[in-house]
Amino acid sequence: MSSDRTGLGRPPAPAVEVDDRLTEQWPDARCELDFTTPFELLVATVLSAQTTDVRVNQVTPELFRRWPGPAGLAAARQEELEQVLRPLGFFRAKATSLRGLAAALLEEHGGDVPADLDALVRLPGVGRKTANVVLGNAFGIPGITVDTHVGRLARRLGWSTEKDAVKAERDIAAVLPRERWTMACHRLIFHGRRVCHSRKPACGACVLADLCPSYGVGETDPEAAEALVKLPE
DNA sequence: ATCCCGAGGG
DNA sequence: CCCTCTGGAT
Repeated sequence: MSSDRTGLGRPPAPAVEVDDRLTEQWPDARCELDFTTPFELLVATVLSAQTTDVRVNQVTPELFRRWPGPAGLAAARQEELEQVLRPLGFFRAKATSLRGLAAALLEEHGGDVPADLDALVRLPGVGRKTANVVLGNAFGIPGITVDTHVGRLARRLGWSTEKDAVKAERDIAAVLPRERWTMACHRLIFHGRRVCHSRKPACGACVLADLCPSYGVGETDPEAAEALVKLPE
């Protein structure tokens, strides 16, 4: 049938209804990185790769106390920066990356964070995901952040079949109203972390079950109801 | 063992 | 497409 664009045997879940339900279930969904300026969010997001936001929030106060802006960070000593970033993992790469990012901000943007997707992505160490996080959460410009959760849920919901994040972003943009983009991604991430897990999703505890073309597909978590109770935060 | 809201390079 | 960079929590 033509409504089955998912290869899942059922039509895609209606995006606005999905977002409304997730809004109700996760009213506190938001950016969980602590920041006060676009610069701080940019740095925190770069640091968040393969680490929890909680851990990033544990190092950024010290980081921004020692190096409050791009000028200081660009001039930071590598070893000193590495020590502060050590708990995050990838600390050598992240220290190098931050210094390069700070230098590029100074040289190319006078120390300001550009409020523009293409300009952000051109900065070293800034990919599309980071750029969209900064746009959406520091500048209020709608952005779709396709991380591992958003990509997986978009595929399960039948919004996209793409593994490639840029293509998935295009597909999500086609079904979700622009003004919802930023917050809908936070909700999808919350839902992905708590219910729609990568392995054995808790379909039995999912408020989207009746809408989801992937409901019951593959192995699901039999203790779904309990899993929801002991979820973090 | 496996998982964390990734990016750059081969 | 794959691999690497890395540590801490569970």
